[in-house]
Amino acid sequence: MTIRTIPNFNLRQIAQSGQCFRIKRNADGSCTAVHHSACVTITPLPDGRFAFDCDEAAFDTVWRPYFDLDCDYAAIGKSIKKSHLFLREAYAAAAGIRILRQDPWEMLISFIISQRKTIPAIRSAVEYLCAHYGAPIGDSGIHAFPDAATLASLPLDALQRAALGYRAPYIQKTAQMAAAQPAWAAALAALSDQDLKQALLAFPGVGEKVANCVMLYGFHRVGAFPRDVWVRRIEAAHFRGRFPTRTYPKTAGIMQQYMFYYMRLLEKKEMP
DNA sequence: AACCAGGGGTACC
DNA sequence: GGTACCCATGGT
Repeated sequence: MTIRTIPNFNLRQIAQSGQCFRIKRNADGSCTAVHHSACVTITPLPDGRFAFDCDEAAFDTVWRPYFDLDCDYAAIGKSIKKSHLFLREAYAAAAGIRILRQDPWEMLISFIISQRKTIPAIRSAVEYLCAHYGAPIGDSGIHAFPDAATLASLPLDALQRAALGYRAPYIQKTAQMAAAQPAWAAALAALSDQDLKQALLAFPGVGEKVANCVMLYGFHRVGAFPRDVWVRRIEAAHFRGRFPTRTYPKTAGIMQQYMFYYMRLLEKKEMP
């Protein structure tokens, strides 16, 4: 057990922020997260601290980086311009969100799946793939995200059972490309933002929006600004059609996350 | 039950 | 470089 005081950390907000499709909320108020072949259950304590059911070594090597706990998100909140009223409101409602450092491969597949799907539908598709093709993690009943070689070996009709629809060929081809270059993620991590985006666009099923999501959530390029239907709505209603990403060159993606969560909260798009 | 979903590929212009 | 149109299927 590892217990910590963590500012700007709200698991319910993170679980509902749409950046991660596998955090589960448990009946006792705790949440369970998965990363690679590890999982952890985090319980908010009455005194405001958080209890991680892992030892100090796992906390330091896996979960502290995964939850981006060394980043000062309060400073990011303070950097918001006073004139950006909607963003200020969003931060006030979403200050517990952090940008998780998730696995690039998992993000690539998850966000190819995400196109023209609701978040609950994305969750169930991702969970199907994990439950059927991911390695079990101890006796937790939880499975890791399936690796590229595994997905690459699946026939299309097996993928279709995950309700991938017309995306199944995208997933299959992308998995075959990734499996053919096992070090692709490490190679892409060394690229500039611009070159990284071009490299991601080479995968079938990856366009501008998905590339930005993989950059932001899988490669922690927090300047990347994914523009989806919700963000476009926000821009139309509150930013004269376009959010000034140039004002936040290093944190636009984090601002996007605050506003995405807040807009969906306003529209009562809560999810379990 | 009709509607729309954290879009992308393609065919045009 | 921009725009219409199609794509399967789940959740509400």
